[in-house]
Amino acid sequence: MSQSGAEIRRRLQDAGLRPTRQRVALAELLFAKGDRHLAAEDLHFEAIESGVPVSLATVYNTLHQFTNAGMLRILAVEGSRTYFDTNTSDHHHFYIEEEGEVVDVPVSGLRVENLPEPPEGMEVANIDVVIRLRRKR
Amino acid sequence: MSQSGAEIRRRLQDAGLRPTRQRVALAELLFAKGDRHLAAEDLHFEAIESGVPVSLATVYNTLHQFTNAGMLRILAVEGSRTYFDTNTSDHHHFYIEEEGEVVDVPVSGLRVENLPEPPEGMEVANIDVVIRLRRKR
DNA sequence: CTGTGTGCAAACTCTTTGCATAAGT
DNA sequence: ACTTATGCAAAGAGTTTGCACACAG
Repeated sequence: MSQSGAEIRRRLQDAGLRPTRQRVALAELLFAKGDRHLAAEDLHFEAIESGVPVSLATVYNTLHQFTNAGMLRILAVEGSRTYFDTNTSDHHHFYIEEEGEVVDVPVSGLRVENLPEPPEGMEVANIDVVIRLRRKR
Repeated sequence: MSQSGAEIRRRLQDAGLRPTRQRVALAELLFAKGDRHLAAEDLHFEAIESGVPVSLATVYNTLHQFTNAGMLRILAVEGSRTYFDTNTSDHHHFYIEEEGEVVDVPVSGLRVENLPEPPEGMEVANIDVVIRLRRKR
């Protein structure tokens, strides 16, 4: 799932985004390691850590640009933090409240059956299943 | 599903919450009209509107107390706002992004099949299915 | 009376925005 | 050069907290 710099630059251009230093660097962090779920702050931290001095505001802007371009999906899992998911295809999540951690549900399993009709004039945009976990006592 | 004042007072006491003016009033607003999904601000507005001068802080406190008492559930649907759901039993939701509106999925239908094993030492707390809707084009 | 609840305003967290500077094509 | 992106700091939204006063038991 990892992508070369050139590939990333092309992807950005196809999305109408100029491949700036920051965007390329952030895209590399996001897409180099397979599926990831992270908050803006997490990515900001990683960027700084790996020597790319982006501002947090730019990380937010960039994440939203990527989301609009269909490269990311927003994950509504918890009230305060917004998580971004690098896997834009249909899949579902475990959420561990104590650690604020999101884990993919293995695709093999879970299926949503017997989907009801949406109300008049509406269509399904997507379905999010969040399985909240707690530590066994 | 509507409840008398006395019934509400008893429910609060059973939960270890003193049935104060504000708590009784808020509980009546919450539970008088069947299943509801609302944000703290919505409830605050309704309270003021119906002549109960609670502060927003008290609404938040009260909503969390009710949640801890199992009378409400928190609904993770969208990044910014926290929705509280008066229906604490297992059921799922439509979410209409444009209007920030949450609607119950008729219980009859949808079922989640083939639930995968949670990771080691974890158990399922609950499952939230959010069906995001958009207007048909 | 005693202790818990409430209101207010201030603090906090996460996120967005405005504007001058910097970088991409 | 011309245009779009970035950084910073400040503003915004939603939520939480601390402390003095009010109320329930």
